[in-house]
Amino acid sequence: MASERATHVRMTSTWPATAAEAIAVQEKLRGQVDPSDVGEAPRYVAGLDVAYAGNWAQGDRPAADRLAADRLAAAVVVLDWQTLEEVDRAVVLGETTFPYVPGLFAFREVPALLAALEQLTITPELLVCDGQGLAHPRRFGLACHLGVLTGIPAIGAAKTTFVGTHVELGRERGATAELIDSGEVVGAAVRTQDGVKPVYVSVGHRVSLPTAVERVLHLAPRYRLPETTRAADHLCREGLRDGQ
DNA sequence: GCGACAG
DNA sequence: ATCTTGTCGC
Repeated sequence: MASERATHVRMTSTWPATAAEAIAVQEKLRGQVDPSDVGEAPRYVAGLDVAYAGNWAQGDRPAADRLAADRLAAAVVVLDWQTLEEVDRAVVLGETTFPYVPGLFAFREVPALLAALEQLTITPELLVCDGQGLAHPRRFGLACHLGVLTGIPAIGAAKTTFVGTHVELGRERGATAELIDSGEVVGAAVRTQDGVKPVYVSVGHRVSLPTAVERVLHLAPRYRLPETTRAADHLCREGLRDGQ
């Protein structure tokens, strides 16, 4: 019970309160990102996602320096890399402590996701995040943030792009195209199923881009999104629905 | 200056 | 992210 309380205390004391402070945190931590492969193929892979109770359309929040207080449910689901069967799960209910600001998205979800990760019995060797990694204005998206803070290899698998453009890619599963921003390769557009819209993959921490793409394709054998993402999405919505 | 803008 | 019905396709 001590651990559950501790996470809530930490997210209110050490967390940035303004956009300027948050950007400073990103600038400070970005140098810690390791974009190379560390370790072998994972045995356990985690999918992470957050669901919100509020209804804040983009633009509804004028200032970044104002606290939002949406109810949320953060979920982490651990799957066996080989069978894609679930081996562990955790859900944490709470409130956001930061408004949604493009580029500062991680500050909305990281505290709750870290709390959920602490509830796990099995430690995952790869975090598949619902958002960008290096494909970010300051090269420090959610996947980089979670990777650096936990030390666990992480990748970003987003449904849409944030920064960067790419040429058209083949229509078949497995087709890819470099995501380029300001002349830099920041990620890849990946077709995970024939004819579906691509998934945007980028490095989070301790995993190279080619490996990140391989991981996503392995985790998405049947649907557009990785099974990890799908499982976490289902779990956080369920947690929000019948949570306290 | 004017839009665009992960979830 | 969230609000939302039926509907086309495998």
